[in-house]
Amino acid sequence: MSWKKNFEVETVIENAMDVFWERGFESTTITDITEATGVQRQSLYNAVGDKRKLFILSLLKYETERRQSTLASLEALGTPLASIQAFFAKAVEQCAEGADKRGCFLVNTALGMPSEDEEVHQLVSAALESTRAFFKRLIEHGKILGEIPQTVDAVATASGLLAALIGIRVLSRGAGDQAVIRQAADQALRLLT
Amino acid sequence: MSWKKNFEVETVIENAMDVFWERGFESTTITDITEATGVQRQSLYNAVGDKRKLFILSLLKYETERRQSTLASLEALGTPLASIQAFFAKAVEQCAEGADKRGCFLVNTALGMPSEDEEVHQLVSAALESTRAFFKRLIEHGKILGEIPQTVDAVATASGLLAALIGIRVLSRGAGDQAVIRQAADQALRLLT
DNA sequence: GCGAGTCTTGACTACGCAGTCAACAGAATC
DNA sequence: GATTCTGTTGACTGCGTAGTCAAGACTCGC
Repeated sequence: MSWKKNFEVETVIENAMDVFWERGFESTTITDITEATGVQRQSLYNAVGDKRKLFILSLLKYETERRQSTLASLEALGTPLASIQAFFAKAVEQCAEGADKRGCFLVNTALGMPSEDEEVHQLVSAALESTRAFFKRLIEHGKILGEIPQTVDAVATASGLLAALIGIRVLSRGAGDQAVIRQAADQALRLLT
Repeated sequence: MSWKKNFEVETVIENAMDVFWERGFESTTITDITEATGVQRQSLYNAVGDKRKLFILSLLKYETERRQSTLASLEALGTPLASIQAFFAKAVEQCAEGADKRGCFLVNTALGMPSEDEEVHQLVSAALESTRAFFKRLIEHGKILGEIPQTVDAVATASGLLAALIGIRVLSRGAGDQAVIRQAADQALRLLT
């Protein structure tokens, strides 16, 4: 037969994700990715496919292994209110001094992709919608537990939290200082009182 | 001497702004701009300069003629609270059925530009900071007039409004449906109660 | 050890892009 | 009308890019 690949496809996608996340689709070249992964061009094309396919796989990997798993672990951690608080605390923390300043891959993509690409658009929209549903579910649960007031409208407040979160993610990409971001997170949580 | 240009530089920048706003810096080609403006390549280079310069001029034009003038006219329109409400109403309205879906040029740029460009970065940061200061000023004024409760922290709430606004702008770029955006705006205004 | 099949390597192709050049056109001054 | 200066025009250049090709390297079954 043949010999085996000397790289793991999952690792390649992981590394490609870092590059796309940092620089966006347009500004990333295949050469950037071969350098980041140590995998040759042709091997990349053989094993994965073209640039757009690699991008979509990166996006999917982020969606399932970062966003979904983060949400799940936060939800398992404590009460609904505590989960939401921890979620925003984490977002704030990620733009701390010396941190990545990468923001959120999905939010970056929401603005950075040409709107013609329907598949990417659907993927991003679905992820945002899922985050909104996450907020809604936790708020409803928190109301049942009595830690969130009955006067809070779960649906509307979930939308408010989503917008605030996206704003924080944009600001943490380098456009806002940390104090502003922390304040924005605090204010978002005020919606739950 | 010579003959005169058969186009206005300001008009060219206005048209270029539309293209950059819609497609971002990277995805816009000089040819896109010559087609949008009807001005030949060399005339463009003679009259304005290279692509980056044209982009910065577009950004400045947006900043002064759209953002600043919108803020000023809203502020002059009514009471502080009404101005803020009108501001968010306008943001919601801009993503109505059949509308542009362009979002905000500055917010788009905050995510779309490679972070290396210090001049663009400064420009965007300053504009966002100025919007935050606008909110802060109006909140303080509203508190003096008694239409905003004394319990509202002007500085922190201004940051909250800014993040919410940015989130709304991102969502209106096509990633969120209109109901979500309206709810997000309503929730942002709840911070003023 | 040999053949068959797969992965690797680096050169190659085609294309689109930003920016330039040089010839040309037209108006103002004399 | 000649000169001069400035805007216009379309072809051109050089470069970086995505994606391909074909020859070589290596492993495994026989």
